[in-house]
Amino acid sequence: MLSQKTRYTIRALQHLADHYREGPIRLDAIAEAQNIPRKFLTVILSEMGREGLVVSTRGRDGGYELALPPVDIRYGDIIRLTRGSLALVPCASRNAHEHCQNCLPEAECRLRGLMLTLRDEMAAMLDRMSLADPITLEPPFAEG
Amino acid sequence: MLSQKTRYTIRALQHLADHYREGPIRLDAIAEAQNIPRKFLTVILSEMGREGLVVSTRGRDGGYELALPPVDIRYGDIIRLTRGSLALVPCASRNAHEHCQNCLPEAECRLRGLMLTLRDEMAAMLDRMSLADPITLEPPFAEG
DNA sequence: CGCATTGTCTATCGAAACGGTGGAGTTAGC
DNA sequence: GCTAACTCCACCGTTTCGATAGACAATGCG
Repeated sequence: MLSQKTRYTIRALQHLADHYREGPIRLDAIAEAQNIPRKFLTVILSEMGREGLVVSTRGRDGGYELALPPVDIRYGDIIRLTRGSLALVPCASRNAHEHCQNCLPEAECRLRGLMLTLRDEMAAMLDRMSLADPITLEPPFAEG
Repeated sequence: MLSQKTRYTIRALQHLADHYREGPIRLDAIAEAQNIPRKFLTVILSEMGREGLVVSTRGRDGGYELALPPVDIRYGDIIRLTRGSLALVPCASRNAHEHCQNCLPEAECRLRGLMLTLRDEMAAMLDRMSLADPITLEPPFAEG
């Protein structure tokens, strides 16, 4: 599962992408439009500021805006930033590899092999999509 | 992330698949071979028993074995059982749908749209692979 | 029978993560 | 210098997680 924080982060960034080049967007505006607890959102946006995804302006008429064009912010990046990794197990991360506790040697762990393959597939999709892309709200579901 | 419990579950079932039709495998044998805390494994295997994936034999020479041929146990099934859902957000689950807290109306939530698509892609892979399939331990990584 | 072996069940526990908030401080415009 | 904004750090209550304890039940063997 994505943590609530990661979900808020993505929605907040989507909101900023929607208003790219409209000047600073106030925190309250984002919080209200996206239904995110105001105070929690300050934490999130500060963090995104530190990570270089958003820039903020203080004082009257201040707010937040994307530091990059939406097309340059890919969903994969956002998730890696907030969550550390795309992988579903620590040992299957390409960028933030960590050994699992109580596991087999990695070279012979089939769970890891499977999760590496899955990670790569997820990454292919998430790194293809950026904040500029339109999103299918209800993808067709073929029962399988 | 998959919980430690889900990971133990998958490795335990893989172990049973490896010894399919060899008679009951003792809990201790699984725990030792797979490096899983013995006591915790009892909880896991009992649960898998209740779910119908394994059958157990008590008493001397007892143990556990798969209730189905390995080919009929798909990774997607296991994850759905232990974790409730394949999706990365509750509202993007096909089988255990739940509304998210503090979200937008689902019909207009782009995060949900994206996560539905991702879920379907993950499901396609995880429901294709079963405990009988060989697994690539080190899939090649094409940096993207 | 009676003992050893092995699985079953329920309750519980400590630690960590999670979601969220308080409050003092800083910057900028008017 | 007042007010509207963002910044930062510390904290806090809950829930989840990983794991264990301990009493109980079934099976096989001699």
